[in-house]
Amino acid sequence: MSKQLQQKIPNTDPNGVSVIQNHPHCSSLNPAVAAGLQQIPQLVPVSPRSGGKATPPSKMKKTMMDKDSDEYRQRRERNNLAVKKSRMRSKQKAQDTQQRVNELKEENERLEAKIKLLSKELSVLKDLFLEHAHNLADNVQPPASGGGPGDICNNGANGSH
Amino acid sequence: MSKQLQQKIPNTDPNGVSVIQNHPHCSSLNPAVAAGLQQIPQLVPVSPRSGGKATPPSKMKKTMMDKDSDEYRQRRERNNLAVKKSRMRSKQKAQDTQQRVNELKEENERLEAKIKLLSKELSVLKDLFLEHAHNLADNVQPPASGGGPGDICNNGANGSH
DNA sequence: CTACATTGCGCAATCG
DNA sequence: TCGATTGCGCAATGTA
Repeated sequence: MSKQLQQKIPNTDPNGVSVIQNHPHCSSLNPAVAAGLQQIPQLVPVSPRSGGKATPPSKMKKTMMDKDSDEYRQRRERNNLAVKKSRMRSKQKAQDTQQRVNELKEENERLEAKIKLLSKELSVLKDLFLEHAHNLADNVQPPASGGGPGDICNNGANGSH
Repeated sequence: MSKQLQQKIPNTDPNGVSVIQNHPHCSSLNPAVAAGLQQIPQLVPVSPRSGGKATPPSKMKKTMMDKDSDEYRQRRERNNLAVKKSRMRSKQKAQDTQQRVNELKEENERLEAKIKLLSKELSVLKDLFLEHAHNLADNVQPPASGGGPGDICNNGANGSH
């Protein structure tokens, strides 16, 4: 899950034994045949079309698509390309998503830290308030000189609650 | 991405025209042959092994692996299954990751909201302090006792930084 | 070496 | 008509 080194020259196989399902000469490759469902030989109606080009799927698809056709080969190649591209993008996206997760996690931690900090600050201030209130209540005459004020300023640090 | 309904009975194809590359009868399917790199016919040395089982890749792989072999077919089937499983898990994982992103995004918003709230609270308290300090200062008692306490307590103020 | 897991790739069906 | 997606099978390779 993170190793990816493979380099092949498209269309060529390292072994020579490629996966290429080209079998252009394998006349009968349809399982239907094997199943005994023979029906149509390799007769191609040329294509009832205006342009003498080549019409792959015009009416009867399920028959055979002449694999020998240049048309066919070309379309296959184009599709293979598209597939490759699509898959690359797909993987890229997955990767990006994963990274997004990491980023969000980081940011989350940062935010939580900040919250912690703010909470502490708040807590300190509140304590200060309470203390002050007590002082006022306890004696009308604050620490004229009795080193009182100092305490009040005892902010954070121990901040204990 | 979000549509996914397809049900097939494994091993069977809706069209009957399957992708199944079974061509058990396509004797020559090796591109090497087409390339003129012929070398070994379809002679299977049976397997120079003790157990008369069936040794798929024992020494000469690049030759042909008789597709007719039951061995082969069985292994293929098992692999196909494994592949399917692996891919399912892969997709599942991707989906989970995506969801994780959403969850994290939500939490992030929550945290930010909280931060905003805390900040506001802090700000209010600080203002209160300042006000109080002013009162003390403006008022009558500046001497020994008064004077500083208020200001002094004004610690970091914005604290940021 | 065997069994399963991953991965790149090509094919065909289908979608847009 | 044509590129983009998707499910599927094959074979090479990785891993246990």
